Amino acid sequence: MTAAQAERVSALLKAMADSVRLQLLSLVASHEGGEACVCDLTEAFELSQPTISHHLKVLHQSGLLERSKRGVWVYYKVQAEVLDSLGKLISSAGA
Amino acid sequence: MTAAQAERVSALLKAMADSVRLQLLSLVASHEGGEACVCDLTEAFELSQPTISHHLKVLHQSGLLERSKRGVWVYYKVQAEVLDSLGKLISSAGA
DNA sequence: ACTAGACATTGATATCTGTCAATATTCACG
DNA sequence: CGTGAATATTGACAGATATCAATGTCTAGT
Repeated sequence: MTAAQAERVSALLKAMADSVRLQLLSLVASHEGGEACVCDLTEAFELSQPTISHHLKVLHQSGLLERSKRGVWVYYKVQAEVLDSLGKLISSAGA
Repeated sequence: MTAAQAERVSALLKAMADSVRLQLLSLVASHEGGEACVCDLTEAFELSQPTISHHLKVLHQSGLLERSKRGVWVYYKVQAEVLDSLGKLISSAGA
């Protein structure tokens, strides 16, 4: 694994390496239609709305969450291929 | 995913979420016999020996690397099952 | 246009983390 | 035993990060 590859993968892992963000990913993935609006997500934590917004931004910028605005609401959706290939990379790393 | 599960998984991800540590894992995994001593690893980076030692400690304490001392040398080995199950968890998270 | 609601941004702060220099520990070998 | 080599620990410091309160930006109704 080259240094450049390690940089790219570690950027993804950094985005996931937070328990709140992991739960956000899980909530979005398991939400109906595979997407959830910020209001759904904010309610699930005892954290301020700006904090949730910050975490969502991190997940979006890393490429793990897709963002789409509909009216006043913003919906986030998991980028399944990114998660899938990352998971496979990790699984195969031990071998 | 419960908060407790998220804590546990994020601890593993935090340990991996560093490009140096990712390269260390990769180097150990691909080294002959699946294990490498610290001296092999230190040479691969332009970082001080205490820094590499610190990263190895993080990987070991998180359960990703197994540690065994033989004489003056310390050998590290990847815990393949941990990596494998973590990878599968991530891959399946998108679905 | 005004207002209310959904979400984002800014600024501040406390904590965490990666790194190094210096020092300690542990072991092999003469 | 004493010396040198391999690795770990400690202490310090700069930069990153999680969080919140306050504020800003859109958008939909009325």
